[in-house]
Amino acid sequence: MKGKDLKNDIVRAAYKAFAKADYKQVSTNQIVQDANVSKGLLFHYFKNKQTLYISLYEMAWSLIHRDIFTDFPQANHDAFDRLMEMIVRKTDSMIKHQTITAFIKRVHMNTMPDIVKARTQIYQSFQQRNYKRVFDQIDKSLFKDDQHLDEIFKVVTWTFNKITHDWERNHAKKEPSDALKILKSELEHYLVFFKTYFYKA
Amino acid sequence: MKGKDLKNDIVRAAYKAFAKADYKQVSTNQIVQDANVSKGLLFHYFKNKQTLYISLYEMAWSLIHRDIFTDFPQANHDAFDRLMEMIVRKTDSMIKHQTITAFIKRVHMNTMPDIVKARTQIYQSFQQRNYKRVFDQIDKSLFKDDQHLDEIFKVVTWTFNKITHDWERNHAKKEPSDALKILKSELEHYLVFFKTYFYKA
Amino acid sequence: MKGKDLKNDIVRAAYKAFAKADYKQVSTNQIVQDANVSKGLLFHYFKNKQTLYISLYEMAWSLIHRDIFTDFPQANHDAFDRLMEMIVRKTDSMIKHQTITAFIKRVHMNTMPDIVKARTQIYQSFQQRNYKRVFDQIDKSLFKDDQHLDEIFKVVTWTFNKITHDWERNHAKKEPSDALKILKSELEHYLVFFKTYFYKA
Amino acid sequence: MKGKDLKNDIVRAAYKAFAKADYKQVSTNQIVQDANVSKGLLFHYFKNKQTLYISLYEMAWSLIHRDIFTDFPQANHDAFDRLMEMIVRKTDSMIKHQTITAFIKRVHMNTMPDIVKARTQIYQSFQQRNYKRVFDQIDKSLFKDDQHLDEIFKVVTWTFNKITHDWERNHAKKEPSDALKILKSELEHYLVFFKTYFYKA
DNA sequence: CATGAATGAGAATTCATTCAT
DNA sequence: TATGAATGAATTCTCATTCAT
Repeated sequence: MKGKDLKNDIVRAAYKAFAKADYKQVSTNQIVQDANVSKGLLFHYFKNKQTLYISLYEMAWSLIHRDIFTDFPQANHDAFDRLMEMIVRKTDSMIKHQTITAFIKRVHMNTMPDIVKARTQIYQSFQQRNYKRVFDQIDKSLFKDDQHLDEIFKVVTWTFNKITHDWERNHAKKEPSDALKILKSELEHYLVFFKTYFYKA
Repeated sequence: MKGKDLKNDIVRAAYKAFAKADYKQVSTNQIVQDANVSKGLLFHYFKNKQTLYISLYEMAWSLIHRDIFTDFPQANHDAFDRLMEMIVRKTDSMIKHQTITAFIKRVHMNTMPDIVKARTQIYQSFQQRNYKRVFDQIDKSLFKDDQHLDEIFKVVTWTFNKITHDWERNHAKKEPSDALKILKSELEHYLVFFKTYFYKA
Repeated sequence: MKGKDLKNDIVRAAYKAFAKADYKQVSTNQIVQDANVSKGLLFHYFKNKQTLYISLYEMAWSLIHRDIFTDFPQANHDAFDRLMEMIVRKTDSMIKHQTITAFIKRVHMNTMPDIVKARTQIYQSFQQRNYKRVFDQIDKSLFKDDQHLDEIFKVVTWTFNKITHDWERNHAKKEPSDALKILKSELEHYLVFFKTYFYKA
Repeated sequence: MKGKDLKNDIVRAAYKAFAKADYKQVSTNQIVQDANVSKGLLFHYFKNKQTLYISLYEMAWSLIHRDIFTDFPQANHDAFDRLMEMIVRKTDSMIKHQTITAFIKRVHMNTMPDIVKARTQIYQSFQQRNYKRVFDQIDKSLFKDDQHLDEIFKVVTWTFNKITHDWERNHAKKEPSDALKILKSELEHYLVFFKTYFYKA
């Protein structure tokens, strides 16, 4: 029970601290005290404060990624269905992990050059992996023609993201499961719309 | 001869520093060095770092307020015209003072309780003074009826603000004077629309 | 009314401040703010903080000295009577000027070498002038013999001082005029006693 | 090898400094320089300057307490003997630790509210523990009656303290061991006196 | 006399990071 | 792994004193 996983204790305490306050405001002292570990251990596991911060960010997206693609319905090869599924699962995951979501938001507000650089790289890599997996082995025969696939994927992705973003603003305070239903129905509406225009009759 | 206006030098250096980095990142040392004044002088004029920050924020809005209402066309008593004029002038002012605008944006991202409190108070007071002045002695006879004036003002204000906000996102990188023309024409469009519905024929 | 005597304002504010807190705790800023004068003026009248402090101390004893010897009954040439009168008047004066008394006590607790040196010199000079004046032209014929005058004066002085000291501790909280009556009667008791032993029958 | 006991070095240097000058006069810089440790170490062990000061005061009384009650003759259950023994040991301890004694005196002259509060609490707790231990399991059968025990203990305590206090004033400069003999004999005198009146024949 | 802007050394405190154990 | 003592540069803020006007 005691010497279980002190690294995890540090990570948990760090998420908590960095979710509540900005990078600079949080001192490593706070973290180790809250985690109930020694000062040295933090620097044993993480080279320095910045590395800790970046690692946390990376782990955050890893976690969400896992949430999205665990038991992801691979059987369905419909690109639009998959995209929507991905967004819904991602949103669901972020609702579940509130501290981590708050942390991610803070990381995205950070303006320190080194952190911006690292953050951008991680975020883009995460996005790429996401879309690669979503659009992997999709059924291209469903489309009217396969000349504008790239544009179509972009438009659909952007639209879905915009809807999610607006929904977030307006339904943040509602009961999670209800709110998620609303999001689903809103996305579904456009799903039908897109299929009408881009899929074969 | 020597003592030109060192307070101003401090203020300028502080705006510059606080526009580029967050409150915590900026050290008073940087500011006094850039301003080329002694350490003590900053604290002679401003009780402490926080007071400096808040004062800067207050002065920022004061400046913009002055820009808006200097030679403001008071002769025109049309509420919608005035509101649009105010927004255009405010936007113009913020385009002109880029450092100050960047600073304001950073202040609005700050999450430190004391600063949030002070910021909110200053911002609201600025908003109130603005709208009081815009809607002062307007010609109510232009309206179809004066029963829903409050609602009308709110809807129009919100719409104009939303348009400005979206425009900001999309035209930030364009040549300022061109961008402003676009904003004007977009607002004008809705201006006509609102007059059609809310004013007497 | 306005430009009356700013030096006095400084002095008053300084006494107030130095009576409430120790030398180091009191900042010249506090003093000038309370006195409502400029920073420079303090240093115009007093070379530096320490000089101010010492001057205040000197002025304090001057004031008490004046209180003691204004209308002092010079006609009475009895040494013991005069000594008692002096002590009663001094005590009375210190009761009247509470702030100054509190200030003096603080000066006496101060351990800074420079201040100790200056204080000691002033205090001793004040004591000397006091006793010189008290024992000036006294009637030596009243004594049994004039061989041990020095010892006698010392013993009487010490005794009276000790009584006053003890009385101070025990009657500090009583109504001043009542307390003073008690002191007088206690001193009187020893006055009679000393006369019995040291004066001719 | 290096890290012998730097905390102790800090404590020693701090006692030295705070014994020679008042709280405000002493800078943490002086202390760490004299102790030959880094600036940060002081604040590693003591939250801030005030905490250091208060801790030092507490440790001072702890030390004296230990001096008093190490090998304290518990076999003797005579209250008066014990009280006298306690006072002699306390005085002896304070003579031995001159720096600490000087420090304690300075703490007692300090007028800063926070320090006064902390000091009072520590001092009273120390006094209580002292008297509790001195009067623990005393032989009440020695007294003529046990109706006025409380008053008797108080009177005896006060008297002994007064004698010690006066002795301190008058014998401060003598050779310690000689001076202590004088104190002992003075206390012994009153010890006999009290026993005559309060103990059974 | 009177002002208050200007100085700069020095104060307490913070904190990421290192390292011997 | 795990500890926590140790570092020291950096930070905010204070304050007596000077000086041009």
